[in-house]
Amino acid sequence: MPELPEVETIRRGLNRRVAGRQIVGVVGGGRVLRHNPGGIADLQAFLVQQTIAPLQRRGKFMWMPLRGQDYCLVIHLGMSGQVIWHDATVEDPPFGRHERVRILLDDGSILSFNDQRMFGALTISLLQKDSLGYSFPKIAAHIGSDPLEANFAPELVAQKMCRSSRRIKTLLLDQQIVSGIGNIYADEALFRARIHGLCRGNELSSAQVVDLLEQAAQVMRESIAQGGTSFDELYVNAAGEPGYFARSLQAYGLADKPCVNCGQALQKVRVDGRSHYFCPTCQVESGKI
DNA sequence: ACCGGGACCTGGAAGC
DNA sequence: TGCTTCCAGGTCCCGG
Repeated sequence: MPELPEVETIRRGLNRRVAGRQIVGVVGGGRVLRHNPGGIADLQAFLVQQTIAPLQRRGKFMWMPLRGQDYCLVIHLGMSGQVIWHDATVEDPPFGRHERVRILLDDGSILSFNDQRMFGALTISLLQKDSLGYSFPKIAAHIGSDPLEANFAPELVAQKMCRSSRRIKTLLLDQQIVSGIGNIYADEALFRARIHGLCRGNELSSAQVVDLLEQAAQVMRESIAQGGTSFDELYVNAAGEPGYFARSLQAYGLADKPCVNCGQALQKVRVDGRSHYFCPTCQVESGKI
């Protein structure tokens, strides 16, 4: 489900509601805590009585720093994770079908982590500084910067991609090279840049890949402005509401629909195991129009 | 070091 | 109707 725009939408919604609040309890458990050696006891030990600092994000990773501490709670939503904030009520609502962990706050409100498929994770991690002095969770240190970061360097990323024999779509999805892009925004960026996902990195010019990365940044900015992409109930924001960017998609999920540029029917193929939607006229496989 | 494929999960939709 | 198969917004680990 969630790619950069969806994670960013959730982060913004959470910050309005929970930054500055104190954590008074943590309950739940299961597979989403698999990276914590002590399970729920770790979260309780590290979170209870701490004060929430503004949440941060890089790519699809989001983390909650605690005021004055050198560790944080890393939140990764996987395919189906949700973080939903519930206002204070007289009685706590019953656990939902896919609710895994619940964080109780000092004003009686609740942060609830839901995950149907359990690819998501909540993990306590140390914070460490990168070469520029920015603080990142240790467990997310391996991912590359994302296209909406101020210090994102498209030329460097393009250089790396142009040296590879892998499919350009697979390179876009490689979080170590550039983070935040998932299957939806990869297809939208390739469509806008008129590059077929089956092209090899080393078949493309640096200028083409720099443009592709700018298209990715642009489509994700537009999506954030619409609250992200919802196809179903799997993606909702911190208030439990859907996003509206699905109506603006021009490629993803639109097999047999006419291309907005040329009218040709869009097609669907597999690229390294993921579906890829493309226009057979506008996006040529060799990368040379 | 790089690259591709399978594994990890649940549940909804499509096919027989 | 009911069973089976396929598919899904993401990552991680393995063998070649």
